[in-house]
Amino acid sequence: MMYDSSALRAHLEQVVQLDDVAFQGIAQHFQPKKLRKQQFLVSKGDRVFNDHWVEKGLAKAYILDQKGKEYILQFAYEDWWITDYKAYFSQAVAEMWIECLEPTTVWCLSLEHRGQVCREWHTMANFFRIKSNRGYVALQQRILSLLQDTAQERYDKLLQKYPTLFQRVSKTQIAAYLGVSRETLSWLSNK
Amino acid sequence: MMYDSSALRAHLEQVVQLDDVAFQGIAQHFQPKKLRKQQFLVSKGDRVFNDHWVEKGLAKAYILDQKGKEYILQFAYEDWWITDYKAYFSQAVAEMWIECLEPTTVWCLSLEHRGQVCREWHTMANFFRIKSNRGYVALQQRILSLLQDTAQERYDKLLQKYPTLFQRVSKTQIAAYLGVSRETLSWLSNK
DNA sequence: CGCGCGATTGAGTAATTTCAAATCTAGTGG
DNA sequence: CCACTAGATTTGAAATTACTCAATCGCGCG
Repeated sequence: MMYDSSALRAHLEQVVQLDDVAFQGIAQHFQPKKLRKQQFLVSKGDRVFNDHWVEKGLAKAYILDQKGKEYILQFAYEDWWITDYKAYFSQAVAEMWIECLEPTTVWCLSLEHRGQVCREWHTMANFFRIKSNRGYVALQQRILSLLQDTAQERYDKLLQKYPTLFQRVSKTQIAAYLGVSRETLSWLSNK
Repeated sequence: MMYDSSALRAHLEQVVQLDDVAFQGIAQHFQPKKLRKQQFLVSKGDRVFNDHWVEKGLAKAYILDQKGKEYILQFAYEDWWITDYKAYFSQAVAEMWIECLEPTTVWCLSLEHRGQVCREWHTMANFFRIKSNRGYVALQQRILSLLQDTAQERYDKLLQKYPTLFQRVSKTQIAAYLGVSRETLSWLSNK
């Protein structure tokens, strides 16, 4: 089966410039993968081999506490990257689950291939550096939001920033991301 | 005035290996700076030129809300890095304050010099890549802790992980980092 | 039509905050 | 060495916020 990697190219080119030759070489290091709804990209306890760029679909990274309550670390839809980064970078076993909430197409990049791609193409090292820096800043902002904002404010900001997310995931999931109970979220969303 | 850069070298060598020649070259890109207690490394509204590695001392990065309530994003003592990364990477003005809580010695690295150092020494690019990845993971863990843990658990974990911090900063500051009021923290710390 | 999941609603409870006052502590100057 | 002061910490009461638990509602799908 043939996969079209043009969306991946467009994604990379949002950050760095690539010519045809370079992209051909780069794309070879990625492995496309299709998953059905409710399939797992990463399972707790399993080795994590890949980082994943989402071409199409939607996934969530989460942990469960003793009582089975879910805490969502991250959503990832079109153009986002997702994996258990702690396990990925240290080549260890996952401490979280990453599950598809829709039929999802991802492009997998192993740590090995990531290293090769960065060594071969200087621009790809730049790509990941820039992405990593932005990601760090985004996490800092989320921490400040968790410290500073009320549940209501966090809800409003998320709705404003990612309105499409609310059409794709249940409110229960939004609640697990914002750190409030679904009942409280229900109350908040009715103003 | 002469500065001894051997502590900086030791810090870098915790992550990558360097020979004398390389370190000599690398160190030239850093600018040492001494600050007194209550001086600012970064002031809200000012351009952020440097990232800072703390050789000695202690600083905090924080924001204030309308009522003047403080939220601490990060502490940094010996061997930590601190700046307003959003402003630093985008060469914009700071959205937070970074203030010394003790007499502090830092080594400053401008974005320009950071680029040069990474281009000249491949190992330094690796250093920052590895640091950045670890930092990202650490922020994810803090987010999960804010979502999942009670104030009591966050307090206990911080005390366990950074016991020396509690001897160097006031409880009010710890509270502003954990996201609880100082009264609640006082209650928590008395079991 | 009935099942099942998600969302909503309400009551009671637990945790945390705010506000105010009292207490403690470290550093200063007499 | 002591008294004084500013800042930090603790304590308590009242108010708020969010949580849990349970029941109900709404809707899509077989």
